[in-house]
Order: sequence, then structure tokens, then C-alpha cells
Amino acid sequence: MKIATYNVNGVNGRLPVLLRWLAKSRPDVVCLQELKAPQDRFPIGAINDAGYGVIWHGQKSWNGVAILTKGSTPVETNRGLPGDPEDLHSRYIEAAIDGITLGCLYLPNGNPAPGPKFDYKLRWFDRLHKHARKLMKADTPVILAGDFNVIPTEMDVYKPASWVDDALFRPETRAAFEKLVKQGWTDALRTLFPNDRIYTFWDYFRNSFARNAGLRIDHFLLSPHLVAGLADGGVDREVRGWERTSDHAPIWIEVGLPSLGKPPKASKKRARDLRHD
DNA sequence: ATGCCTGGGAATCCCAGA
Repeated sequence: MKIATYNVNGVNGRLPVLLRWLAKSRPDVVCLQELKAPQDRFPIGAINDAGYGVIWHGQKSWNGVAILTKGSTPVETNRGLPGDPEDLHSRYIEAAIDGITLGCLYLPNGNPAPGPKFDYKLRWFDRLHKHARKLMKADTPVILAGDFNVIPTEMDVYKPASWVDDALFRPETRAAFEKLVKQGWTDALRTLFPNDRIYTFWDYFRNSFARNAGLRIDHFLLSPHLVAGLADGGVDREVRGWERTSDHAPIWIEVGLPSLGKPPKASKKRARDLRHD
């Protein structure tokens, strides 16, 4: 099963890019973030026409998350991250898909830090810790996928020194991510490619993509059930070079379902997708 | 220290993103 996650940065504004990528990549499951569309302005017709069922949680102007499944409709298990009824941001949606629980998340950016937005980010992280632990304890395979707005290590940023005070890279943020991972999650792309530079986001400013001045902030976290079946993964970098594109690139993994026996064989595509020169 | 760019929404500028 091929699972992708993509911060689309406006699902209506980027619809041509999204459809072009879906047609080319044909993932079985897709998590989207930053829909930037109210609930009633999600382009459900175009998504259905592309062959996908979908659940989504919209919001006027900002945020918004969706889960797409090819040839079926996801069974929703959560809408909104549990733990704070006052939090109205659309940043989490969860579904049961082929015996897997899939959480699609858009973690708050948190800038400027310190400040109230950074406090919100850390509080959101606390709630994610609690919910993730609960999911981990259930005996169901789990994938947490999305835009975490976390640069996990110095290896995940083109120039660490310029990001030390940023909410994506501050010690509190990295510690919160590490604390989450230590519950037993596997950072799928880093595990597949322990020594590679992997970036998933390039700023619109400063010609960042051409300079490969990127960040790795989109992630897949796998529960232990799924690690043995992790066969491949990559970043669809070319999408970031298209016209009127998002500042993120889609990322994907190929995982075997634990109940369906052997995972698919690793492909030779892997090295090509990650090469930067 | 700030803008560089971009989308959304309201109004032809502001907010937010990372």
C-alpha cells in the first residue's frame, strides 16, 4: 500500500497541481494539509473524479486536513485532536483504512517563538503525545502522517545556524518530537535513508528550491507493527518545481499490511527520488 | 532586524505561513 502526505497549501488554488500529481503518483491513500478552504468549498467532485473517496475537516482561510483513499471512502475515527474542546483549528483527522489507523495532522507552526503561538504549538504537542500513546496501546497498526512543522535534527535543514531560534527547530520543539518518537514510533523516511539529505519543504523566498535550501518537516511515524513491512519511500521533488505549486513536496511510503503477508519488494526508484545533485 | 513569495479574504491591504 502506497501512502502519501502532502501539504498542498490551498486545495482549490493548487487543484491542477494536486490532480496532476495524483494522476502520476497514484497513491492508495493520501493525507492533505493546509486545505485553506471552508468545509463546503472542498473540491469533492474533482477528487471523486480522480478515483478517490475523501473525508475532510475544513476551516475558513487557514488549516484544514483531508484523507483520500483510492476506490473507497475512509472510515472516520476522529475529527480534531482530542484534549481541548476550545481548540477550533482543523488540524487533525483520523481514519481506519484496511486495518490501519491513519492520523493525518497539521501541527501548528509556532512562530514567532517565544510567544502565544509557540505556547499553542507546545500545548498541541502535549495533546498529540497523549493521543499517540493511546493509539500505540491499542493493538492496531498506526501511521501518523503529515506536516509536523518540526526539523528533527541538524541533518534535516540546509543551514542549521539560521534556524536555531525558529519554532520549527528550537530545542523545545525537537525535544517534543523526540519524546513522541520515543513512545516507540519509527520515523519512516529517516529509517529508510539514514545518511541522506531529505527535504520536504523549500521556502518561496530567496530562490530556495533552486538552491536546495530545504527543510525536512513532513513525516511518517509508524507503530512497531508496520516497521517490518516498510519497503520504500521518497519525496516527489519534481512537484515542487511545477507552476503555481505548494512550498512543500509530497512524500510517500510503501508499506505491506501486516495481515496480508509479505511486503512489496523495494524499488530502484528510491535512490533517484532523493538525489539532489 | 526585515523582506524576500504566496493564498485567502476582504477590500485594493492584512494575516499567516515556515
